[in-house]
Amino acid sequence: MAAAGTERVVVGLSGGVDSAVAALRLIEAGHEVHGLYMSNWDDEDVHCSNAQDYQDARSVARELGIVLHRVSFEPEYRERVFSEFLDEYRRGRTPNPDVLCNREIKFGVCLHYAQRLGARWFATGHYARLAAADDGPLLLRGADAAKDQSYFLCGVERGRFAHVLFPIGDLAKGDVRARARRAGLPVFNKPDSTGICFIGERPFAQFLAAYLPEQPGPIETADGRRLGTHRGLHFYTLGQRGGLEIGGVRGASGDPWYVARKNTERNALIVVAARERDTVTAGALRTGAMNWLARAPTGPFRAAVKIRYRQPDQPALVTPQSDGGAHIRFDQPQWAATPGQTAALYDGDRCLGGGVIEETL
RNA sequence: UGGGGUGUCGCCAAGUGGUAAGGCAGCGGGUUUUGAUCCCGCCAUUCGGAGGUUCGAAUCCUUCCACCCCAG
Repeated sequence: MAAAGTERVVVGLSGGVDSAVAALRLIEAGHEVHGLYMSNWDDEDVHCSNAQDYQDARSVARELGIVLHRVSFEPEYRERVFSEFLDEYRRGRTPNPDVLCNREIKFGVCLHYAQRLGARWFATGHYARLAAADDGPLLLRGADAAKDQSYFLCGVERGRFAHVLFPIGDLAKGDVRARARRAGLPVFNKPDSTGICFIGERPFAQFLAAYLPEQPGPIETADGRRLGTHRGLHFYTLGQRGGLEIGGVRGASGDPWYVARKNTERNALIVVAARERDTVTAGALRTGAMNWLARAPTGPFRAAVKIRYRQPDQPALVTPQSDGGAHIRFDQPQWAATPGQTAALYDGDRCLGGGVIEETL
């Protein structure tokens, strides 16, 4: 946590335990704290859970004795996050809406909204840490390695972090719950939320099917053997196993099958058996414009690269490109590096930035 | 409608007289602020149908049915 004092802080209260403890710690540090409950999506399927989350946020605010503001960024979310999310799927890629949401909504329009509420700082319950350096804020992994969320934050414009606090970034999840319980916060035992932020937990393919058309085509092995029929390339992601509905294949190994790549020209989904996964790895990849959270590099450098949330970092050589993107060559070839997903770069605990994977090489 | 072969869970597939392996898929749950991956659990009283032999059959016999292959 950076500067303390009695400055006003607006903390995003989601109704969960993490943001509640974030608010608690800000109060303990002597800040003037306001809560802000934001909703970015509302339809029949999430209406009830939204209502419950709002009630939980209210309970937390009441218990802490702070003001709770409420705001909806539904139009902004649809325009800046959801539309791109769908466009990416239409292109056969696999976007990460939460990385986008953090950049555009939470640390974009919401941060500005907090500032209009008179806040010097905007705080959230993310498991990540911030530190100061001569050239600007540094984003660090959360202290709880199992909960670290810096990956989702690597797309946020660096300057935004100058106005941000992550009050629980130095805590372990268990500690957060213990503090919530001690403080009498009603959400101390509320289950962790998962699923796409704001869209929530629901059958994903079913959700997508409401927005994207069915476009059936063949499921094939690399050598052209047809094993089944897919519902549309956009309903699958590289590395996926479930949902292929490929049963036993005569003469095959009996291994499960995984999505290896997509052939958009032929609308074919190419799959590979488990034991042959290393035949479709990528030694390198190219990203779109990088969002640097460090001084923009001028030449190649080594970094640890995470190409999917909750996947171990992989050592690699990163070479900045003239178009603002990066060329990343892994020491070990990677399985299922997926266009649309984000590659986050690290140097130890420090997140150096991130970019969207454009293609594997 | 001649000869040969095959028929075991949605799929692949063990089992050749002793009371239905396993894998895949699927479903349920766990892990997880993406979609995945991963982990755990469930999943054929029944072996194409009908008879028969036997203490006992998916395994032997008879017959019917289906499909496949080779023949003219």
